[in-house]
Amino acid sequence: MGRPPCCDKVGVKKGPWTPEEDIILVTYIQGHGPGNWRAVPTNTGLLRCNKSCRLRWTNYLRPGIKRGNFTDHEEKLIIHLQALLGNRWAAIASYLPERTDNDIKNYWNTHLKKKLETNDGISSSRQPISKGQWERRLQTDIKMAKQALRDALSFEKPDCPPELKYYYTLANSSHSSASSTSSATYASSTENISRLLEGWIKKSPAVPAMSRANSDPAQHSDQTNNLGDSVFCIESATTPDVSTEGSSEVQLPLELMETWLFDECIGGDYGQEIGDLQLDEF
DNA sequence: AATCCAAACAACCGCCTAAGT
DNA sequence: CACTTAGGCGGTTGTTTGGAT
Repeated sequence: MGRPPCCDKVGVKKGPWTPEEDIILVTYIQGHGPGNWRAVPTNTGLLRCNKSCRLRWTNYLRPGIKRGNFTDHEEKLIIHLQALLGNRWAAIASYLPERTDNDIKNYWNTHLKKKLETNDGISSSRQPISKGQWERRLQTDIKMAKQALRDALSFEKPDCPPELKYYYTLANSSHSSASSTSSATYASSTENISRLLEGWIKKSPAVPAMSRANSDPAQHSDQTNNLGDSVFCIESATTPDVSTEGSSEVQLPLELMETWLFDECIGGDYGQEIGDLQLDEF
């Protein structure tokens, strides 16, 4: 039968996005939320294929994305996750919520792959993974995903940090009544895009203030910087499906995950230890 | 200053899967 | 159950950028 093209090839613009297009897309998503990408080009007048719109949003315009140099910490995490999961960039990205799969993939292909090829210190120290070990790792991955999902669904717990509750509430309300609250949910996207488009636009588009946000523009940058503290929550608010992929929106499992990964090269039977002991305690 | 080349990264392409009809 | 479609994913390509000559 053959799959039809996702969009008409005629009249579809390709190549780099312009700031104007970015603003149109962000403005639209602020009002309607991400999703129904097929309708986006029609409703916005963008001469872009719906896939292109989605990719532009998820890889560049989406709130909470950290750009720029990868830290050593992130680098190590990627190396270990790649060894564990292979080229499943989306899965790897779920452990680094501030980074996109595309970003990680690019970084791997341009930096880490070569680094590992030339630096025997890392690659040769890793023993080949036996089938049994690999299966245990996979099981562990599934456990992690399940736990992350459970945690994400239990933000009502008394010990849940206020920040988590706030974003969880925000996420829920945006799903239940998109028209009234979506602007709040995507307010951070305006901050994001205003940073991205810095120098092109004098003022960021007017957006209703987030309930916790101070309207003082002088504090704008501080709020933007503080996003990093709650980025997991923002992610869950905008892309709730991510949690099913094993994203650790909750700090604790992520930290344990990192400990687990970094301890892996030191410990012997890593899979056994992690799968049977530590993670079972979650 | 001009040219070349490699690195970096944004974006595209095609395949796959889940959900809807 | 078969088919369609939207969305997600990984591989690849094209463009830009910066450094070397």
